[in-house]
Amino acid sequence: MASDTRYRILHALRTVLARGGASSVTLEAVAAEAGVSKGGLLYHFPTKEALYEGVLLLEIEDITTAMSSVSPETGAARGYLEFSLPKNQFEADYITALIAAVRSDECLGTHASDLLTEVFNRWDAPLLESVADPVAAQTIRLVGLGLYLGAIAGLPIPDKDLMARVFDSLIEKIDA
Amino acid sequence: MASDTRYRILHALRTVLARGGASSVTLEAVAAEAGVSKGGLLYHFPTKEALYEGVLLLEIEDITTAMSSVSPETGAARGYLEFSLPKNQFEADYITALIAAVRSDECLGTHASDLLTEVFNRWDAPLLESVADPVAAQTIRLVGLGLYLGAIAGLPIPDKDLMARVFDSLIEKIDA
Amino acid sequence: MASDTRYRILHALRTVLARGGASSVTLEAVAAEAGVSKGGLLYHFPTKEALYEGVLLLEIEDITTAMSSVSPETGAARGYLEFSLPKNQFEADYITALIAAVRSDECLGTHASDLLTEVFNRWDAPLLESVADPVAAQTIRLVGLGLYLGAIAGLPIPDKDLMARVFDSLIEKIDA
Amino acid sequence: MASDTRYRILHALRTVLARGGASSVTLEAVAAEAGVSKGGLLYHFPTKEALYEGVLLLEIEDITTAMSSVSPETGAARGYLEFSLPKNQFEADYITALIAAVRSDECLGTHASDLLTEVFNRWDAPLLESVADPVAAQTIRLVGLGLYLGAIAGLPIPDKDLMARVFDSLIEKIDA
DNA sequence: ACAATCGGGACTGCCCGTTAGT
DNA sequence: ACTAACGGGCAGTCCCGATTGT
Repeated sequence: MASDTRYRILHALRTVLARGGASSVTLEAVAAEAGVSKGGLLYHFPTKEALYEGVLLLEIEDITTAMSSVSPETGAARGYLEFSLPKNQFEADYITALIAAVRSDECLGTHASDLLTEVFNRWDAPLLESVADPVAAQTIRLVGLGLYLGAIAGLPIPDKDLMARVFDSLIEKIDA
Repeated sequence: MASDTRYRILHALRTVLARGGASSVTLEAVAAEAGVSKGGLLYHFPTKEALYEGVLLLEIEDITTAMSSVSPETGAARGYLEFSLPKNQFEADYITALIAAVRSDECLGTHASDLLTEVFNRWDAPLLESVADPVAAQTIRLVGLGLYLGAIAGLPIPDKDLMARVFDSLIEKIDA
Repeated sequence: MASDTRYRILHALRTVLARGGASSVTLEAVAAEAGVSKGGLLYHFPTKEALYEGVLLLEIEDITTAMSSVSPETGAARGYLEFSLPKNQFEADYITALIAAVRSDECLGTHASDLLTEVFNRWDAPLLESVADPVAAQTIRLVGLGLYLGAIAGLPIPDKDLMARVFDSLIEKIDA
Repeated sequence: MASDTRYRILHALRTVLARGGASSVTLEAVAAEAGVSKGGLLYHFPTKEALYEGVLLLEIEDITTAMSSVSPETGAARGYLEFSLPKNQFEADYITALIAAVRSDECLGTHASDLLTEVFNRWDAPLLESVADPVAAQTIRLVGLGLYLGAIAGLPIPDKDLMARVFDSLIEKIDA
């Protein structure tokens, strides 16, 4: 299929990003990981920025479907919070590197920044819609973001048990 | 004076970081901003990493004194939260770029990462010490971190009024 | 042709080496001499060391064919000795600079040293094989090396007539 | 004493040369090894070339006294040959690096080259003077040089026993 | 006699994107 | 659709020597 290579390249970017961080992302490295030549890569993505746009678009898709598939009984709030804990080291490294890349690479223009913002918006949206109290909603939103920053800044993820109690206390306040 | 130049260079790095982001940090750019030649810069900081270590060390100092000077009546919790809102655009841009640099520049080794973690630890410490309830403390801590992530990921800082109410509700819970 | 450029680059290195000595060997200088851009050069030889390995490999090839084509009636001993007088100034300068480079450039690792040793081994081999008396063989070998050192250390090449007599006396001893 | 520092610096150069090769010779490295600051070094030797001239002059002195102290019964020829085997690894590395430096460093002009030639001349002189037969003298001279080239090119020094026999056979021819 | 600081310049290696070819 | 080859540019580092102050 035509877009098979395209997908392979995008996946390769994720791998390279997670493995070596933002600065290790070279057209050549991504091409090698994807099993294509640099020319081949540039055929599909004429620019490094286009490449990043590709993954960001994928990311937007992924998070949209992920958030929409939260079971109703779990509740938007709990769904949001649970999503803010990176599933595994790969995801954490990957996202960290992706954000760092978008915010530090001079090749990436405002468009990439906007797409990244959009990712967060898609993540937020269900929460802000379904929780009536804006103070509670905002609090929950910031706690979720905070967990991400922990991963990004390399801070240790807090004790699991404690986090469960934090989540409970936040959600409890909504229902009341 | 001897260390006058050293300080000027460090300050220049901050300026360049805030103005152009992590990728704009060139030894040459920093040297130019500091009014020194590249050779002169490299005399004081033999490596780019050494340069970053310099600012991170400064940052650790700064935050330590800042947190220790929070007036008792404000309370550690409020002090922490208020500190998590960047004072101005310069600070926000600077910190964003600094974190992005530490996490994305291949020249910067683990040492830089550790120093960055130390910065956050110094910021946390008074809060975690003075708030007895661990759930409340952790919640507040994460909200603060979340605000930072907002800045880093380029998300708009939430409405000031709303934030004030979020802060109040969090602190209220402690006193209760 | 594909490897045309590769060869041109290698030849350019020889020229630069002979003309300006080891310290004049710059990627830029070699590229210019070869009529390629520095980027083009680095495509074929990703490192300065790779570049030197290229010439050394060529040198091994050359000396092997040269030594194997010594006519039988000349004899291995005489062939060896005659080969130890640099053919012309270019050759002398080139070899001098090449050895100096291999032994003085920090970029060049042990591999380059080993290849250089191999060059000498290929030069030695026929002599040591065909001369039965080890004392005579070693004497001849060292005289040949000595001539080279003369060139390298910049000593004047001894009188041609005298050299002829030295050669004769050495070879005479074998036949006896 | 005034020239104490001077001597320490010269000795430091020898050490650095032997330890790290020609490319490791930095004004700073030599200064550090000598326990002086770079400024201090440049006070005694205003240029890198002056520094090298210093050691070369020392070398000329050393070899002159060494050759003049050869006991008469040993004979100039044997004295010459025995001197061509480096005493230890340090000497071999040092001389190799020194020659490589003189022949490859662009900072070092013709003067350094001339001094190096002078070193070899002082080494040669007694031999060429005392051996009547020019063919034998030249042969011995070249064998000695060849041994040096072995060290310089990194070739293994031939078997000790074999070398003794080579020496004997050469000297025998003179006495005959 | 020696130390601290700085300026200027050079060199290596990297990396993005273009072009000719298939 | 994909490749090999190449151009141009630039960042990091190093190092020599000059200057300035004891």
